[in-house]
Amino acid sequence: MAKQTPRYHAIADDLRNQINRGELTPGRKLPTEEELTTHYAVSRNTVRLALGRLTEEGLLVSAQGRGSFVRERYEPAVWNWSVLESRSVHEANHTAGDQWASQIAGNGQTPHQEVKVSIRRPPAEVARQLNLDSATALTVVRERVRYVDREPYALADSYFPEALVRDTPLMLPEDVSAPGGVLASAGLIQVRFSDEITVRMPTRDEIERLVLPASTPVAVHMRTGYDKDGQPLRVMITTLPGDRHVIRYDVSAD
Amino acid sequence: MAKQTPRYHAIADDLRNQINRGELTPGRKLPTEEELTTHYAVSRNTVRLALGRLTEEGLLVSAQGRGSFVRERYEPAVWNWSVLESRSVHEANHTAGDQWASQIAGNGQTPHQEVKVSIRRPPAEVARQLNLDSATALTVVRERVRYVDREPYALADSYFPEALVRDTPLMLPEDVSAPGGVLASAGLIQVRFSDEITVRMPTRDEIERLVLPASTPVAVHMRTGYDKDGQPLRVMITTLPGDRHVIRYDVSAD
DNA sequence: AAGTGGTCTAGACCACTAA
DNA sequence: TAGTGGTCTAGACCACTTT
Repeated sequence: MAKQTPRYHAIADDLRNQINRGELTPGRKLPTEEELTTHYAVSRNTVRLALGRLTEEGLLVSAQGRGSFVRERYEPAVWNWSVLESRSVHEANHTAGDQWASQIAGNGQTPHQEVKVSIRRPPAEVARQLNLDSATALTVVRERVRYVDREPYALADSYFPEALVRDTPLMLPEDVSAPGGVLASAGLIQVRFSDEITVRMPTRDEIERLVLPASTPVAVHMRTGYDKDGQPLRVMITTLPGDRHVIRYDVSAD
Repeated sequence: MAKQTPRYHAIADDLRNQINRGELTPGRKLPTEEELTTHYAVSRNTVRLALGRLTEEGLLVSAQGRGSFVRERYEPAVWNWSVLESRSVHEANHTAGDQWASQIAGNGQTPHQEVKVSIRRPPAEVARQLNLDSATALTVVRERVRYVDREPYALADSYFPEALVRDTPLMLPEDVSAPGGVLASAGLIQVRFSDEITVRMPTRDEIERLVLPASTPVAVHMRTGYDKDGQPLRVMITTLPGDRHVIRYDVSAD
C-alpha cells in the first residue's frame, strides 16, 4: 500500500511548493523541459504533464521558443457596480457619459473602447430578461471591447428592445456620451438594476478577443435595467477576465 | 500559407461543433479514445490532447474505466447578496439564524453545514480589511462547508477580531442560530457591507473539499461587515464553484 | 544557428468499472 | 474478464525566439 501518486503529480507538487515558498517568484523562468527531464529522471511527456497541471491551476504560463514562467499577477481593475451607473454619482462628479471611462481615467490609466452596433434577434437569456419573444423580437445590440492602456480588459454587450430605441442616437455607432449614458440620451431612465454574476471558463472566441492566458476563467456580469414602472429597458452583459478584475458592491444591511 | 492548425485543434473543433449542434447532448458518452484514434487516423496521444482541450473549456468530463462524457449542467443555486443578511428581510420572514439555510430550505432542498471554530492569526488580506496588524492580532475563525442535498456547495470562512468576540457564544463550535446571525448573538450589529468578488482557478485543496470536476473555476466572495461607526466587525470569505452558483444583487440607480 | 516549447507517433502497462 | 481511461516511455520533427 505504497505510492500510487503519479509521478507527474509529485513533480507538479514539488514545483508548486517552490513557487509557494517563494523560491520561484512571479515572472521567473523555470528550468527547461529538458533540464526537468534529467532532474526528475522521467520522460519529457511526463514533465509536460506536470507543467500542464500547474498551468491549469493558473500558476504558469509558457511561451514557445522562450520557456515556461511563473505567472505574474495583473494589477486588478476594481469596478464598483453599486455606483457604476448611479445618477447622483454622475452629478456629484460632473461626469458625463461613460462612468466606466471616468473611473479608469481617474486611476491615471487610459481607457478606450471599440463599439459595434447592430440589430439582431436576442439570445434566449436576454429575451427572457427583457420580456421579449425570442423568436420574433428584435434588439439593438451595442458590442464593445473595453481597453485599459491599449490592453483588452472586458467585453460589454448591451441589448435594447428595438421598439424602444427606434430613431434615437442609440442607433449611431459613435460612442454616445450623454449624461446618464446612452439610454438617457434616448429619453429612457433606469431607476433600478438587477445583476447576476456567473463564473465559467471562456469560449475560444473570448480567449482570442481578450487575449487570455491559459486557464483564465471569466466572470459574466449580466445587468438588467428597469424604469420606474418596472419595465426592462436594457440588458448589459460584461465579460470580465478573472486575472484583471475585482467586482465590488456596497450593501446596506437594513 | 496553408493549414498550420494542429490536428488536435481540428479534432477538438469537430467534437465541439457536434456538442454545440446538439448531436452530442449533455450526459452522453463520447466514442472511446480508441474509436476516435481510428476515426481521425491519429495516435491516441493526439486524441487525448483534443479531449484535454475540451475538458479545459469545461465541455467534457472523463471517468477512468467508464469513458468521456459531455458535461451536464448543475441547477445553479441563486444567492441574492443584497438581502442575504438584511435585518428587515429577517424580520419580515420571521427567519432566525442562518439566512442561507432558509433560502435553501425555501427551495425544497436540504441544507446543512459543518462548522469548525478556531483562533488564529488572520491572512494578510483579512487583517487589512479588519484594520488589524497581521503580525500580532488574533481572529476567531469559523470555517464552514455548506452542503445542499448532501453535496458540497460552498466554503464559507468567517473571521472576527478576537478582542471583539471574546467570551461570546461565537466561540462555541455549534451552529449558532440567533436572529441576525452569529454576530448579533454577540451584541454586534452590522449596518453595512463591502463586497469584493474575484474569479480564479481553485487550489488543489479546494478541488478536494468541494469535489470539483476538472476546469471548474470559483468565485471568491469577500464580505466585510461594519457597524454604525464604520468599524469592521467581520470578514466572510465564501468560495463558490462556478458550475453551481449564481451571485445576485439588486441595485438602485439613484 | 542554437535553444526551447509545440505537435505527433507507436507502443506498453496500470487502475478502475462493468458485465 | 473485457473494456476504458490514466500514466509513462523514447524518439522525431516543427515553429518560434534569441544570439
